Amino acid sequence: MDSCCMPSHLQAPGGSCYSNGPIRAGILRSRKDVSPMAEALTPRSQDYAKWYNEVILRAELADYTPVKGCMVIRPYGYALWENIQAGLDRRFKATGHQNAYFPLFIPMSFLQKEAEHVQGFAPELAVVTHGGGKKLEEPLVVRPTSETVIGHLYAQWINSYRDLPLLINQWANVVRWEMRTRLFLRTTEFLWQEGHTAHATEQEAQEETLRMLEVYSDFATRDAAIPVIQGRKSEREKFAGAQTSYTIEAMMGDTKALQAATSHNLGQNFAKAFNIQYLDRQNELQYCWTTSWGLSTRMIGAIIMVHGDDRGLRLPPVLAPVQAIIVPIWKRPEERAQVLAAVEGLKALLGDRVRWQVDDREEYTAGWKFNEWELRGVPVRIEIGPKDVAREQVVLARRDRPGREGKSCVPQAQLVPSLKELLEDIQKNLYRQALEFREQHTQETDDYQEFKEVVAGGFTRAYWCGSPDCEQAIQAETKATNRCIPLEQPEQPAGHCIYCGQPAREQAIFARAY
RNA sequence: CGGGGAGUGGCGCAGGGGGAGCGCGCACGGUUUGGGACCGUGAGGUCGCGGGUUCAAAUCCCGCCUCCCCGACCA
Repeated sequence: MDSCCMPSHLQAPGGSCYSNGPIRAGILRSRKDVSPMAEALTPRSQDYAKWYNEVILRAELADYTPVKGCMVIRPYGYALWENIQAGLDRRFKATGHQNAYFPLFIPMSFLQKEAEHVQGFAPELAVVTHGGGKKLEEPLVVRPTSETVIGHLYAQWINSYRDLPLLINQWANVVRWEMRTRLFLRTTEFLWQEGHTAHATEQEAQEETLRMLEVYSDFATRDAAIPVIQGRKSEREKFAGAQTSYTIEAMMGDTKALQAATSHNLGQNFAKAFNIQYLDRQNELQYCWTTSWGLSTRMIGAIIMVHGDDRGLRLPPVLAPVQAIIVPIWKRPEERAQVLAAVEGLKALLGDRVRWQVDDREEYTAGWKFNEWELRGVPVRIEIGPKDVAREQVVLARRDRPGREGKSCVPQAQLVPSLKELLEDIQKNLYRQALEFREQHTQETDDYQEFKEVVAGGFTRAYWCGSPDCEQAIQAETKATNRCIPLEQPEQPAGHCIYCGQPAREQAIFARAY
């Protein structure tokens, strides 16, 4: 680790962002593009949307580009995405899936093979009409999702029950022409993973659909520290072409809902549209049962909105590109040498046990750096100054408890175990705070008057008869949509639809949503 | 696609017929560094684009483009 050949603030020798150890992703090289006038962020209570945009731009997660709705994911934001990918990819592999890559362009006619699918996506397709200076025989759509091309290929690859199940995932970009865009939440182009599987029986497909919903739920809970509600989408809200769609819904810091991931049981809809057939043991031709499931860069928006506070981001340690930022502090030159020597000791101690970085830029004061790394959501700050050097200790400051109360002194010899413990505690605390917030803003009711009052302030759980008309009427009157029918239902469900009063057997979650 | 707001130096903004300014950032020098330090000197702009009115347009008129916010549609 030879720091003298690098710019002083780039003291990390690199290494994969997926692994622990010193990292260099997203280091601040300068303060360009950041408004110094707005040293404090717009408080969330004052203007939540403005706060959201400011956090993203100032923390350098992303930026706008010349094309409407297209954003650039900057190194710090991309490092976060890479950690999300790593957490998911590991789970996909553990459940037997393989990665592959399917093409960006899809013949227009493919989309048209599944009636509901094309109807759902037609308004938001980007279509390529020319190539190589000539008009194309058949327009190509830029994939909005890949069920159709993948269906086409599955039909060729699958012949026998012995070829099943076929379990493939792809990491890709997709394009959906959106009227209204928002950084990470709804961009014209976005990154995601889409899993596509084919099975011999309906039951296996259903098991797969719920297995992947559980994978998403586990990722959200353990890695992103976001509590989610697993549920089934209503007919109105389901994926175009699916038999049944499932979702994990999360509550953002302004009490609105966000669909964080989806998993679809596609039934035989795409199998029939694309002739995905196999010969069973009795030598009879059968249609496959397929599924698809996806999670996108929207998850980054969820992390920002679930955990962020008025100081900026608060990243869950499991996903944070930088888990600990070391800030050396000194006054006099001889102190500088001592402190920096001690920092070398800390670096050796930490090794690749956590993802750390040293901010020894001399053009900023310690206080400035404290605020800056809090804005960027780094879970733990390690302060080391002359006093700490003398006492062979460091100060650990936790992001989830800003200011003096979140600081503690630990002996340098205890740094690694203390830090690891602290990171775990922060991870748990972020989840606990998010869960508490959601519970505080969730109500159950069977009275429509009350429903109308409370639904503006969070999640409302109510019996629903299943009629799309009731859903639509509720949306028109309250701006709240049916987020999902939670998988967890009362043991002896019995009630009346919150809107029409007809007998209802299931409860749904209603909320305003992103 | 409707409603609202905005395009002036890297960022945030003021200026509304006649000299393109302020704050921050940036560069250089010096003093500083335990919760967003300070002094000095400097660099940096076809005022979103295109037309028009005028002796004269950042400023007035017409058209267009882009971005943000709020709604309808969607991961």
